[in-house]
Amino acid sequence: MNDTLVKKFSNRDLKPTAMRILVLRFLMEQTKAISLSDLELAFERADKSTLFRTLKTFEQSKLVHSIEDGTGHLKYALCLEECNCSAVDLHYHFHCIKCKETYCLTNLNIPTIDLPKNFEMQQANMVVKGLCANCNH
Amino acid sequence: MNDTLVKKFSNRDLKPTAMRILVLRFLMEQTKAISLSDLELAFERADKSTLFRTLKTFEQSKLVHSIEDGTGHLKYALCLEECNCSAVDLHYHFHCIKCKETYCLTNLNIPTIDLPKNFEMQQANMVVKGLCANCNH
DNA sequence: TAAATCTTTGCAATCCAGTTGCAAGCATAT
DNA sequence: ATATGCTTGCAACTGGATTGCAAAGATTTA
Repeated sequence: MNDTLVKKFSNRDLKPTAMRILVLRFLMEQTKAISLSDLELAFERADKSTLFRTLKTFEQSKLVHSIEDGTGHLKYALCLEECNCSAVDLHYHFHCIKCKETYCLTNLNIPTIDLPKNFEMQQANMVVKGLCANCNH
Repeated sequence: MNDTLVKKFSNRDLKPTAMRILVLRFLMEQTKAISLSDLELAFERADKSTLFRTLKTFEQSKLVHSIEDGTGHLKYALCLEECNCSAVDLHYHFHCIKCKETYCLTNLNIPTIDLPKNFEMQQANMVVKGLCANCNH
């Protein structure tokens, strides 16, 4: 197990079980957000519920965040190292309506949004939809 | 059937069937986005699939737009009269994590978002989450 | 007016992602 | 080594979304 992985687990106070190591490594290889079924395909030997719970554990520990991109399937992507999943850590996501892939736009934080009186923002799910570079010819 | 209703249907080239009139009227009474199950509760006599298809028809005709607020249930809300459901018509939504209600923030359009090269925005699903005024004490 | 056609509705069934209960396996602490 | 607790796998369930099909209703055509 390499150093980056070890660090990610210890940073978040998570025990690095075999399954978690595999899943985290897989997540680190992705450039896109993945769904539970993507994970099932990648790990045919592992049980769906285990993968599900692994993702949920990661989410709770703020190792990953989930995105509702409108496909009906939740997708997950690695958080940045310092991420605390609070409002300031939020970024936009992009969902390609052609290839159905979902990308984190981590370079751009979401602005302060002018809410009605006494409304308080804590989280956000921001998904821009359209065509990604690959599909946009 | 009142004038506003008639106009909404004719604007969108939709036949005003009994069911559609009831559903549209119901939607117009709402201050919040509603889910299919909300609609089922409101119209116990009507069949789920009919309500479902009515919503889908309305959505296609741009009479309503759908919102994924993160509850797992799609919600629907009336579009503004001139809405074309294109990028310029998009607005934020607010989902209260306590009372689970979802509001359209129609007073605020979403800004232009700086996308990676060759990415093209067409739609968006923007949901701010937190506490609404009622739940925020 | 009747027949043919198209649309809408209701019922029943299906799909499938997400989720849970339970028991077995594994790791850690006593 | 024994007890305790977390993790995993299996199987089953849940519930929203969706579809096929036939009946009912509306519209057009002859």
